[in-house]
Amino acid sequence: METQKLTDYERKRLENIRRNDEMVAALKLQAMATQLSASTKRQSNRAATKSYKTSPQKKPKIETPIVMRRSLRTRGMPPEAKGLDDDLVESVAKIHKPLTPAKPGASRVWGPLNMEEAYTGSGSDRELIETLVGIGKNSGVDTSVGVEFGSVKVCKDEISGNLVKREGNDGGSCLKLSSLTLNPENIARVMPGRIMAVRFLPCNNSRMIVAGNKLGNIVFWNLDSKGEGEDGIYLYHPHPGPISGISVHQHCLSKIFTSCYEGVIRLMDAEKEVFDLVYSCEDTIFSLSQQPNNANCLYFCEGYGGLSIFDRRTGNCPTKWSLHDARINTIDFNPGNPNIMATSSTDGTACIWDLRSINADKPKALKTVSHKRAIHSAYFSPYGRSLATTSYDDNVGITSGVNFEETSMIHHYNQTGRWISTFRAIWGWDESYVFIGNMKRGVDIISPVQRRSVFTLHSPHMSAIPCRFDAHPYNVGMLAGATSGGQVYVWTLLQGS
DNA sequence: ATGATCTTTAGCATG
DNA sequence: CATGCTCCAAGATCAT
Repeated sequence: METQKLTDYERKRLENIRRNDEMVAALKLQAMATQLSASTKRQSNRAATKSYKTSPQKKPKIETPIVMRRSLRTRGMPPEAKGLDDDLVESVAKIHKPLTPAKPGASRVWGPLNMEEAYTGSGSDRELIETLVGIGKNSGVDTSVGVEFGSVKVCKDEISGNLVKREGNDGGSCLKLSSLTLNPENIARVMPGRIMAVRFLPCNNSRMIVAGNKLGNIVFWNLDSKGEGEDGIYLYHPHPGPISGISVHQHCLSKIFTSCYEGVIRLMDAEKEVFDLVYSCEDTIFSLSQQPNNANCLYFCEGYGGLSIFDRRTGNCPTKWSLHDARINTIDFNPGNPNIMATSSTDGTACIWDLRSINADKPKALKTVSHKRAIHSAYFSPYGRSLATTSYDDNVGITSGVNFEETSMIHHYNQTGRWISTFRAIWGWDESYVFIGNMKRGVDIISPVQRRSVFTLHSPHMSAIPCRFDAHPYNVGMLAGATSGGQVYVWTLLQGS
């Protein structure tokens, strides 16, 4: 039954892949073209917000295969005369030719991919690798597994101890919103295309950003790098398609997991200098997450509504649940209890689960939050008391109470359209505020207690809509926002406040 | 019910 | 500054 279904999916997909062989090969070219174009990267300095330089000759070569590919795959048929006419087909054929004899289908490397091979920059990435290895060493618990939940909690409290009030008093954060500033030197166009995920390395003495885009690139931006050559920006191309998730475990900083729509999860290991292949499947992987107390298990959405748990120690997926009727957009764990998991889905529901008591046949959620439209995120607050959901129905939902029994809906315009990545409200450094982009090139700061937007970050330096965010876990006030044009903005707390 | 097609939309490159 | 291209989101509408 289930397996039959799977084989159907697989067959269909394999067939598509076969038909798309040329396109896949062309994607290899994309990687190469990106490499080539990356040589121009150095021309744009960090503060330049206007253009990500790509050489004009290569541009069509990069773009064309994507168009073809999508068209074939989405419709399951050869390109029609309408938009994809002979010019394009020809150009693909031309590009395709020299590549085929060498390595057919080489764009999908089913094994470890050296960082060197994946690196698209022209300068050296040595500084980055050394930095990452150094950070990993400092974290000290690189190999440890199953860190007790208690330490997580302590850690969270420590984070907020300095600048943000510690407990109770949910409405009274010490974070001065008016002190959040966007300094031009903290703006960079770090990669081409649309950024789908952005993350700070969870390290208290570094300011390192990792981001992934729709083209399968992963970029590192070291804001502390005074490096002359590369501006602290290092671009890789480890995946053939959109990056759906980035996960860096707080106790395992030199190892970075990335997932991709093409059904692949890789682990970038700075010490081994590879993007290791961790997992691959024939279904789309829409989201990726890890429990805060376990660096060895990966939780990810596989296909439509499926949640898989992969254990690196055994190398297989002991668990596959069908939790939703449509794609799961986010997976998050309660910082106060890592057995409590929240999923958000395009099926219009966000669910809170207890991992210890999920019935594989009939999974029953502890709590279901319903929206009228697709839900794009569901994140627990830093102390795990509330859940923030963001939906296409133009609401940010705040669900709280001892059993998450109360939900209040706060209106927020979330019609991002097709070209902007969907909005996802994230929590700041305590339970006081939630941050979410708006369509007017600003960042709305919502107070769950006041049930309204209480502040909006604006800046003349923001030339695009920030749609994906991350808050630096150790650095209060440091907020990264990423755009659909490859830019990253990093707000910081004004000195002396 | 299920599937195919259409529409919306912002950012960036180009000339 | 106008125009064209992007083209794996999601809901609405139309078709089977």
